[in-house]
Amino acid sequence: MIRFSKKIEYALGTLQFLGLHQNTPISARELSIKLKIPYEFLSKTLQQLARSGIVIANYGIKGGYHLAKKPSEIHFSDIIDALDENASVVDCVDGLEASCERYNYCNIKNPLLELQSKIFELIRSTTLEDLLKDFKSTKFDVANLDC
Amino acid sequence: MIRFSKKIEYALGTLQFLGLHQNTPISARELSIKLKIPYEFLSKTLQQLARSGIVIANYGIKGGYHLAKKPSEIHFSDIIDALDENASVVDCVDGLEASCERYNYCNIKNPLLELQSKIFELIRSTTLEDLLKDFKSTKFDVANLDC
DNA sequence: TAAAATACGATTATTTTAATCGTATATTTA
DNA sequence: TAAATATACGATTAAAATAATCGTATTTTA
Repeated sequence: MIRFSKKIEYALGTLQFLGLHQNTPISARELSIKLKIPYEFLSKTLQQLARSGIVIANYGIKGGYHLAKKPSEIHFSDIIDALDENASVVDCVDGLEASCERYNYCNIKNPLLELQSKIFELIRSTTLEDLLKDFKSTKFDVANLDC
Repeated sequence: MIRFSKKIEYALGTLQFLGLHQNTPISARELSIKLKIPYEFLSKTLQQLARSGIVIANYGIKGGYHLAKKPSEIHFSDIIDALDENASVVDCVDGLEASCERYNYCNIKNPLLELQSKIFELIRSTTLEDLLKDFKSTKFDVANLDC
């Protein structure tokens, strides 16, 4: 299995939403309701994104989160890093023997490293802008997303 | 997180080994010892590969497994399919509403589908040959792999 | 015909991921 | 300036996915 976690999925949907409302901060509570994401979980995810400078947190009664950068400057790889998610296809590709007890009996490292580099490049070159640009072409529940 | 499961990792190492010994069938037992992979687990994995026509099983006292095709004809995507592993970056990309309760509130499907297609293409275009061709350049425990 | 192999359903263990809980802290605005 | 509304975050629990194991049946060949 090779897939994005729910956390990444939530982050992408949330950042897309923030990208559609770049002027006003939106609270974690509102985001969790609009996007049907468990509040506590989303809240933590937003904190991680804030720590990494992807979004900015505004405290207070009219607070919330807004994007810290232009969508074109937010790479998927940044998001994955911010969430402490590992994107390596297998553990041993980092060259650390400790990563796998079979390290000395297994020889798929180098070829897989090549494949991984290509996947990384794809992930790096995809940005939040890609989640926004052809937005209108998607099936979209306008009422729920309030735009 | 976006990574290959242990099962895929085991399958790749095993197929690489079989690719280095294409003339003689090698038993699941021997493979499990040489590659330090739990026997029962590997055994099942090999059965799946056999059902999908990637390897051929030979019963009997001098039986074992050998590749059913040339390494260049064994695509990583075939292997992933054979092992019933899902390679979609998120569930909803298949267009099935049932795949996610948030289906109607979330609009990351189409853009992610694009990214996924590119990842699929990478996985499809990588073959067992890629695990074999620059084999000698890898750090390789010759004694253990008996070649 | 016995040894050595594959076949496979079922179960258990482990790990990872996801969700929740509780409490503390910061900011704004009425 | 105090109350309301936010964020911050460690700790715990729940759920799901992955990995490993067990037991038994079947097939082939030396």
